[in-house]
Amino acid sequence: MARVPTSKDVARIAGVSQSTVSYVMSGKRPISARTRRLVEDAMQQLTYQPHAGARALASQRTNVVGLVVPFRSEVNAHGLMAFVEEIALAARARDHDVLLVTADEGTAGLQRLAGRSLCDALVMMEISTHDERIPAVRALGVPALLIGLPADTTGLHCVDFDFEAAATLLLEEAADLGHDRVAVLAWPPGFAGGDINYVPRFRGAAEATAARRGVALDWHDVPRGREDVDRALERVLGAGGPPPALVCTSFLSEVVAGLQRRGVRPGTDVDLLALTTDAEAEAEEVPVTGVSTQPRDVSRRVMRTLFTLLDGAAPPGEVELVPAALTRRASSRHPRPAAAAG
Amino acid sequence: MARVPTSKDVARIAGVSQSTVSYVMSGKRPISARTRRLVEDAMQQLTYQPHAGARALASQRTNVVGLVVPFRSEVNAHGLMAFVEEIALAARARDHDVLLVTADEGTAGLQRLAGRSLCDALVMMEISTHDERIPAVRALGVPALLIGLPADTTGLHCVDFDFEAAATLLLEEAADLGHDRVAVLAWPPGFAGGDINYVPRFRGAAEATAARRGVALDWHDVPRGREDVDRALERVLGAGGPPPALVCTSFLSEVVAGLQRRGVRPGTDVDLLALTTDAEAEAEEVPVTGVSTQPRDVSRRVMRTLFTLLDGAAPPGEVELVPAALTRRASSRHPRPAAAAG
DNA sequence: CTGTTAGCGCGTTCAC
DNA sequence: GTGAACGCGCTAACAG
Repeated sequence: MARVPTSKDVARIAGVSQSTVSYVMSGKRPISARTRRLVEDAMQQLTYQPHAGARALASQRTNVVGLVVPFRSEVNAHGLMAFVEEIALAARARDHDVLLVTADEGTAGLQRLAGRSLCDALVMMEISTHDERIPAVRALGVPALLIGLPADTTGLHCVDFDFEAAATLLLEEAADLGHDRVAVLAWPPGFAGGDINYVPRFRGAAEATAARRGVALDWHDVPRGREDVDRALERVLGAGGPPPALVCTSFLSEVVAGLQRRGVRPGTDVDLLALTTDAEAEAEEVPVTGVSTQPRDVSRRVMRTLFTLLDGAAPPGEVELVPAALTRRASSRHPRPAAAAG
Repeated sequence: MARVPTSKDVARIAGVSQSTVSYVMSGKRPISARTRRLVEDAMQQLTYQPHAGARALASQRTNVVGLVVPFRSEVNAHGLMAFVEEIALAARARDHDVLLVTADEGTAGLQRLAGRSLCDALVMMEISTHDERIPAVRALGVPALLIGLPADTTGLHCVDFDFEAAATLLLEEAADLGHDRVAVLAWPPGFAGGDINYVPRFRGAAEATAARRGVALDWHDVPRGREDVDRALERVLGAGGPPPALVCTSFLSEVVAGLQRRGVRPGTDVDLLALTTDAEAEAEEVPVTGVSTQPRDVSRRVMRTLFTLLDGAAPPGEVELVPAALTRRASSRHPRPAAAAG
């Protein structure tokens, strides 16, 4: 294992000074075409790469983004992976890397990343309303981007999906389809620690929209598990008469399977709408109409703001909400244009 | 944002020299109890943490493990997360952190991590038989741990689950249950890029065991999707007569759903065995008998060997296989002790 | 446009 | 048992 080449080696071979090598790399100073070529050739020849530690020490920048991942989350693994991958991609697009921390390290992990100067900024997923890590985050000394909304966002940078808009879209769609009853098959109580505020945000907007459109809203907490789903569906569909529109916020596959067990076909016997990712909606046997929570969009937004901060520019504000959009698929009838316009 | 304290600050407050602070931290030199207390108190008071870059520069050690994650993998997201989490936990247990790289950066990612001295060692998941990254890995300059077996393991460190033992256990179990026919519902052709060698390893051992026990083995490639599963089950179960034992290697949920559609109850109407994780086996409506691929065990083994290497000790050899074990659950009958002993 | 120089914060020799 | 001094590889003033 030969010694790793340094910028001094590059300088020697190119016949320039070490600082010139540095300036060629950073572009912080105009360099003549001839010198640049000399340096670049030398770098190629040595397959030179700058030493990250030395660079961090001198520049006070690590080019690393810390990412706190809630592995134990109840949220589906696919969604998590999508977040993480998209963050990694966005980081690489700006020549940054991603350092992983598990959420169950809690506050200690954040303080280590910041205190040891392991990263320039942090991204934290699955923020709860009264997240115990928030006070630590404020005192951290490195910018932090939160995915989710804590109760008090003062001085923080938060990005989240617009769950209120999502609820409104779903309820409007049900109303446009002529339903006067909507059953929400919702997250189990205590979902994701019970302190995640998108549940009440979604519910509040759903109730407001239902009231405005004059539809009756039935909210059913559906703990996971086959029996729970069957019980909920029995309550919702067992009464006879025309079934209400169904809005499913979680465990979509289980609900679809439950409908199948009852012989109820989405799109034909019942209008099924969901809050889910596009991937999940399209993976079902009958693709499901619904609003996508857009994990990748959220991640991109997070990283855009993160780099805005690192660039020293003004951030877009404390809270950014990623807009919701409804995609119609086969699990529901589609409102006639006239109805949709009304 | 006050300046981050340095070891010089600690030294000044403790009334000792900077090197003493360093030795207190590393333990590489005996320190009197009194001095140690002084230093530790000062560190606490300042909430001092060593600067990672400076430490890496001086010590030639980053205390970071690079992890190459195949986000686009067809392998289920839960398994991936389990690998990653376990690696992160093991790293933390030795005061190391984990730097994430996406597999689709290919060779460039590895060379960056090594060339920039971003990490002390690498872990790569989902190694294929003729993995294009292997040549680069050999020339990397930092130890690399591979999860999976390439064709030529010379000079490498590989850990994988023992898929051959798994196949043997599953076929033995079927034979012990008195079956003379076994149908394997196997990975779709081209699964995970088509160059993953645990498929032929599993198949070879399955065929050998079947031959030895005198049972007929039917191998069915089952691409994902409901129709594919239904077609395979029709081929396997449609002929009438006593059904063969079923061994499922992937897409277990889909297969269980398919059986349900046919009104076939695992454990009663058919013996269903699977190669899967324990979590998945137990998540099914009828818990599934089978061999767990033990992603967490594999990760722990990887990290054990990784730190053995970093400690400069002798590694256990080029290839380590994590042993397979069969767990009986409700999806299959259980062989009588006499039969099991035979 | 380029070279010289002084640190960045820590680990580690060497002298005491 | 402790301290002073140097160097790790790079960046960024400061000269020219």
